[in-house]
Amino acid sequence: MKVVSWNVNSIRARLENVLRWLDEEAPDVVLLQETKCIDEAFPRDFFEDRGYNVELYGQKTYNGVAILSKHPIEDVQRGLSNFEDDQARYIEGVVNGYVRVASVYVPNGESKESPKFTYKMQFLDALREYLPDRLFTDEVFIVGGDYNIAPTPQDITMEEKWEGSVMCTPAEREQFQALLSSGFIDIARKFHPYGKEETPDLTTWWNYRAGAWQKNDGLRIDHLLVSRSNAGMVKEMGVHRHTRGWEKPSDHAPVWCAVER
DNA sequence: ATGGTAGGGATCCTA
Repeated sequence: MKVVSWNVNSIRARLENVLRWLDEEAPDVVLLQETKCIDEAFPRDFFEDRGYNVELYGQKTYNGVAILSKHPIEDVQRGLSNFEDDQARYIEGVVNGYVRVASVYVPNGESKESPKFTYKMQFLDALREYLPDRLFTDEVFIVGGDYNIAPTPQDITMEEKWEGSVMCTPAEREQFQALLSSGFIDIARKFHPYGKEETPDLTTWWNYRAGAWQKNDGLRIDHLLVSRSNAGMVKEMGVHRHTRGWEKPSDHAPVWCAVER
C-alpha cells in the first residue's frame, strides 16, 4: 500500500493538479492538509469516481484535513479529544484492518514572538499526549502531515538564512523529538539517515515568494511519523517533488511511503 | 533588502 501526505493549499484551487497526481501515482491512502473548505464544498465526487472513500474535517477559509482511501475508512476521529480547538487540524482513521492513519496540520506559529507560536506549542503538547493512546500492537500507525518543523539544520537547503526562525527553533525541534520519543520514528530518516554522503534532498516545502523553488530554498517540514513497534512494515519512502514544478502548484510536495504487512 | 506570492473571500487574514 502506498500512503501519502500532501498539504495542497486549497483542494478546490488544486483539484486539477491533485487528480493528475492521483492518476499518475495511484496511491492507496492520501492524507490531505489545508483543504480550506467546509465539508459540503469539498469536491468529493471527483475522488469517489476514482474509487476513493472520503472522510473530511474541514472548515471555512483556513485549515481543513481529509483522508482519501481505496479501502473503507473505519474508527474515524476528528480533532484531538484532549484539546479544545476551533481549528480543523486533525483527522484519524483505520484502513485495510491494520493501518491506522492520521492527517495533521500543525499550526505555523508565524514567529517566535507571536501568540500563534504559543498556540503551536499547545497543539504539539496535546498531540504528544494524544498519540501514544492510539498505538495498538496489531496496527501500524502513520501520522502524516505538515508539522511546520524542520527537525535539524540538515533539513534546510539554505541553513544560514532559516536557522533560528519559526519552524527552525530549538523549542519546536524539542517538540518534534518528544513526539518521536513517545513511540514514533521519522520514516524519512530511517531510509535516508542524517550525515550520509548520498542522502537525497528530501525538501517538501518551498515558499511561493521570491523564487524559492527556482533557487531550491526550502525546508523538510512535512513528515510521516510511523509507530516504532511496527515500523518494519514500511519498506520505502520518497517525496514527489516534481509536482512543485507544475503550473499552479501547491507550495508543498507530497511525501509518500510503501507499507506491507 | 524586512520584500516577495498565493488562496479565500472580503477590501484583510493566514501562510
